[in-house]
Amino acid sequence: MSGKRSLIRSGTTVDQMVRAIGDRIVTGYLRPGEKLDEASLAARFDVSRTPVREALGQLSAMGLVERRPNRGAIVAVVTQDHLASMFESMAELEAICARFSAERMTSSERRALEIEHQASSRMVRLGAEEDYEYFNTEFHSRLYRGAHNTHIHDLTVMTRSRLAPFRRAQFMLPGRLAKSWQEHDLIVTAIMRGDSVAAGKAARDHVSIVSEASAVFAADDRQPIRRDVA
Amino acid sequence: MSGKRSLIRSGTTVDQMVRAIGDRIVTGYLRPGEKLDEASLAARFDVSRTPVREALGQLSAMGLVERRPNRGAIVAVVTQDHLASMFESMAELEAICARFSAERMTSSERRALEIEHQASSRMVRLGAEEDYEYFNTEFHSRLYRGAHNTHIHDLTVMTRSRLAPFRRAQFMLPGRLAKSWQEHDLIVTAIMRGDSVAAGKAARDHVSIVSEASAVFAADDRQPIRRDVA
DNA sequence: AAGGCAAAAAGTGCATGCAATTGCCTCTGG
DNA sequence: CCAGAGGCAATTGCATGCACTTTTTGCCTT
Repeated sequence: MSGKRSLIRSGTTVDQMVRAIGDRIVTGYLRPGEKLDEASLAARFDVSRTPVREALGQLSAMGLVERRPNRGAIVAVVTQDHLASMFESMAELEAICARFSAERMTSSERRALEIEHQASSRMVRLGAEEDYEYFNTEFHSRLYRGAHNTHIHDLTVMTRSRLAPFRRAQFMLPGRLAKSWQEHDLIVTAIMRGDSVAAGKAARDHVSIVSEASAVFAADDRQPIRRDVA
Repeated sequence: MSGKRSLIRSGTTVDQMVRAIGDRIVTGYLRPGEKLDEASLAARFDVSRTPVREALGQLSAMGLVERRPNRGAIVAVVTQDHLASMFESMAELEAICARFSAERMTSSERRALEIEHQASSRMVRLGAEEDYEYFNTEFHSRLYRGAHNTHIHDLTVMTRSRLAPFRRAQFMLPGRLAKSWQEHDLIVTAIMRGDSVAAGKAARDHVSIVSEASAVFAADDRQPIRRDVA
């Protein structure tokens, strides 16, 4: 979880499988409820079933996959209730990160946050959604790191990745880009002032709004899944 | 495998191994840094290495075990920094749970919380540390469940179990029992009033105090480990 | 006596094989 | 035509085996 090999390409086959399968889940390529057949996955990635099984076990420990004994694994199905609880948690976690960031960010962290944030305004003007998404991710990462608390960082990143499939469509709402930027701006301003209460509130509100935007799309994802594994 | 698994119920061999090894880590029987040899564990539990490997992988995904590629697994070593960050996170998580509990607990949940809490005062008078610990665990569980948010519940339980090895000694401090009860009392009172702000603050303070008490003991655990696997 | 190197030992990583379980399909009796 | 039993194919769970990596040991050199 707080593994250091985040960017490094992993050594073992199992790690690669965890990332490969995990990515496909997080990016929505594999949809909730979809069956994860050991043999097919093994064939697809040209390894034996053993590393696939280990990977599925780890993904199950992370909550991305559900395993029914003797009945195979499926991409974790997220109920509306659970989804709501994750979004609510996310709001609280981000609030904590923002609050701590307001109190603890070093001056260079603050500077970097502000600069990146200002840079992202260009993407808003251009309506460059892909590019804005990059800045957006970076922005939130800076908040998590700025909290100077590795455990909160890990919990937040984990929760965020679990929500990723449900957040992807959010920027398709018209005007969402500009609104997101303004919300970020509130957070940045509060952090620069060292106003931890305001920063926390702004961050919580930001996520809450995203959550409402996403709920709409989550509702679509109801149809059963039938798709090639890779 | 020769013998049927009859002693422990539930699930596959891997699940049993995860619980068996996880318990030994969480209860402090296996100490941080201790080497987890696949063959020894397999022999100890009379299974092959395969389920042991899977279990170690899952425990590693949970953060209880550290795995170095080709170099074996050890019980996760927790630095002072990381420990502090976990305690701080725990305080925030409990605060959230208490806050939500104050807002959302049903009346029967509130009643049960109050009754159990009052019952535990008996243990304090008797100085029954073991029994109080049971009530204490139950008390916190009620808080987590009372938040009516499964994800926060999961995060909190997970964090709590990771902190378990470092919390065990806390009640050995003289007068800690009575103090703990009074802190619980503040939380309960606030929840009964529906005062979410006060409940959150009381819960945060409660954990903070435990954290300080535990830090003392954590410092002892420095010596390198040499102990039989089971 | 200390250091370095090579071979052996130990231990991990993955593939394969087989037993056990599940799910499906068919067949039969009502 | 339907319900249930029985059997078969597909799939999972675990054990075992082998290749590869790391660690240790013991010998040789300086």
